[in-house]
Amino acid sequence: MRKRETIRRTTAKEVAAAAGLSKWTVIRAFTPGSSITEESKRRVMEAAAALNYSPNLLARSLATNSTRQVAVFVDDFRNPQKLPFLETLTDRLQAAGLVAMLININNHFDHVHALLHADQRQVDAVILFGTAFRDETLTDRQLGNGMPPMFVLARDSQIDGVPAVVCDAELALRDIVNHLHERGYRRPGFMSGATALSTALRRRQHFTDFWAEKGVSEIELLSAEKYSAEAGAESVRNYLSQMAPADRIDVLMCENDILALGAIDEIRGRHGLRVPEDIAIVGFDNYELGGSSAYSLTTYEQPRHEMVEAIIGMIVGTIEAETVTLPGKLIIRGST
Amino acid sequence: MRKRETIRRTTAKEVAAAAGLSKWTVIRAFTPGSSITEESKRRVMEAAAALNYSPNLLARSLATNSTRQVAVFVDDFRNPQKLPFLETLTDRLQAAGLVAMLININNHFDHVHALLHADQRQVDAVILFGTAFRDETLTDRQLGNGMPPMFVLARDSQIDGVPAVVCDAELALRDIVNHLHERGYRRPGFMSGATALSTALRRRQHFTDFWAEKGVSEIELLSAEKYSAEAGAESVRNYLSQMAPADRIDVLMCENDILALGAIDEIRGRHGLRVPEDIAIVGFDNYELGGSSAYSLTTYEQPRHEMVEAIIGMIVGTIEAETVTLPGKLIIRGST
DNA sequence: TTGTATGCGTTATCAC
DNA sequence: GTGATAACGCATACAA
Repeated sequence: MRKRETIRRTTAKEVAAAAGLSKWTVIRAFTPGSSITEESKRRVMEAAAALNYSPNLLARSLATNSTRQVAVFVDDFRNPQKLPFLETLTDRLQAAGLVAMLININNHFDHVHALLHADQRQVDAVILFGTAFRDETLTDRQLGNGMPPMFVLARDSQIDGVPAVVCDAELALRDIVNHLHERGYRRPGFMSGATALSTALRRRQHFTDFWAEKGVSEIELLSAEKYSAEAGAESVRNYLSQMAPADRIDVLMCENDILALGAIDEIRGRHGLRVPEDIAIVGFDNYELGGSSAYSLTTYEQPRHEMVEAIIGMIVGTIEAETVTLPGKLIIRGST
Repeated sequence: MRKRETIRRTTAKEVAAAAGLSKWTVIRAFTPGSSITEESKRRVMEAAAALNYSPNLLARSLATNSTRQVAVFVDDFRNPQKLPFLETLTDRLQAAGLVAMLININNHFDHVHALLHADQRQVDAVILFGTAFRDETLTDRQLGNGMPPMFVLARDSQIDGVPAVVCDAELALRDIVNHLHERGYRRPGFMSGATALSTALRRRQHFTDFWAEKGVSEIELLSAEKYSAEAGAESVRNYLSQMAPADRIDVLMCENDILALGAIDEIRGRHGLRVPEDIAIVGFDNYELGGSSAYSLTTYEQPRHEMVEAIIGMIVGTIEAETVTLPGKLIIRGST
């Protein structure tokens, strides 16, 4: 690793010497709201500009005990939804004077490892983005003793005392089921991707419950092996091949848009059926491609900006750090 | 911002006191390869474990003048290709003991701002991922004086002395054109998304050149307003509406897969034409959905892992920091 | 308003 | 092998 010593930055001390003042006066010039003469400040800024000086944030962090860095844990880069979320998240963090450390949680680098590392780096907070610890992985000791405050984004928190920001799944599924019921669908199916996830289970449960309220107690359950278009297509293929046309579902809700797109392709392509006339499709997440005229996928959009603002509010302390549930938006298009 | 002083970490000094040794001995216990007795090390580690101690990387960075942090600049979160790249990049950085600071370059936070900020944070390097400065934005002064070393990933470098890692566009387009020519296509078109980008211009130029070598000098040029499926569809729609069937192109190369997917939908859906029989389609980037049976898009895959390894090699100094051009892979599917 | 001393937690260097 | 001194660059508290 090429060290930076070869290209030393100028320090406050050097600026002070150039300006004929003490280094503390230089510090003051760069500290908003501190008491300093206009004249001194001008002289400092002049010398600073000449020497190309700017404060060393590393040293500042060490002295203030605050790095203004936030670790963001991500463990599923397959979900395209991560990208717009990362865009919003980094943008709002930056607006708040914070910066994101992107941590990839995978086989080489697990949650505990990452948390310990983030702690060593003195981050001000950790965002578990779509990720959660299993309860067992962390001892109370590790959680209690000096770990940075943690927040869960877009996923239920599994740990007591760790707040989360989530999209209101109950409201979402209620809106969806109401919409489908109004359109006259009565034989619903639900395709899940990875049933181990609590968010996934929850969506399915709400879907089932609200249909039950409508008097529909039988929900066809499909499952895809993973969250990919191919897996969604395969799941539908299996289902259609073993089901007589008369007994088929008339609407399929997929756990996310990727599965839904795969399902639509399969239904139209290989089976020559129509969407929504033969089978209607609903997705989740409002992934961009679903909005194109070819798919026109009815879906549900998570309130990305509000979720991000909420979690940042928690981090900077303007919002009480308790779990926040925010309403999203049903987006009705041609697939239903 | 909640400071961390409330939850103070234990320091080497405290461990030293508990172990009855000096703090320097504690440091040695945590420094691989330093000379220390087995006995001392054992005592230190015992005390450290009891007090839950781990070294403060912030202080270490200040002392060693190396943060082992790398700033990654991203300015286009619309391109889904960013996500798998980010996955690979973070994974390999972490494997090298580095960590990524994800910086969102946008209207609120431009390149210069970001570079100055990264410099203040003392990052060991800056990766311009798919991004480039315009030549004018940086003065020689800013570039020369103590800025962290910069590297461009997946884009041509615009600045002298800033190395880049790119996919070999010449090879890619040669392979593509050869393939299309072999298949018998003779009336090629090229759809570009944002012609301002140098990478984009380059692809188009190579496409034109290689067709010229085959004796085909006329290339139909379509342009989409942005890199979205909708824009790709619209571009094709305009083209088809103003072109007599007999004069149509027989193959369309799109600058990336998103445009290509939109084009396919439009060609099949609204115009009832077949792919590849009426018009063949080629994309670029091997975006996941293109591989699904519905699209079966012929495309070109950038050598993601090799590119990432190369740029990390440059950063840690195992590879000479000169621009590296790596060969990708043509992926032939049903759309041609 | 300005200058001084001290601390943040580590590493590098030298003496023992 | 171990302890001590200095240094990294800035912030805080206090004195002038």
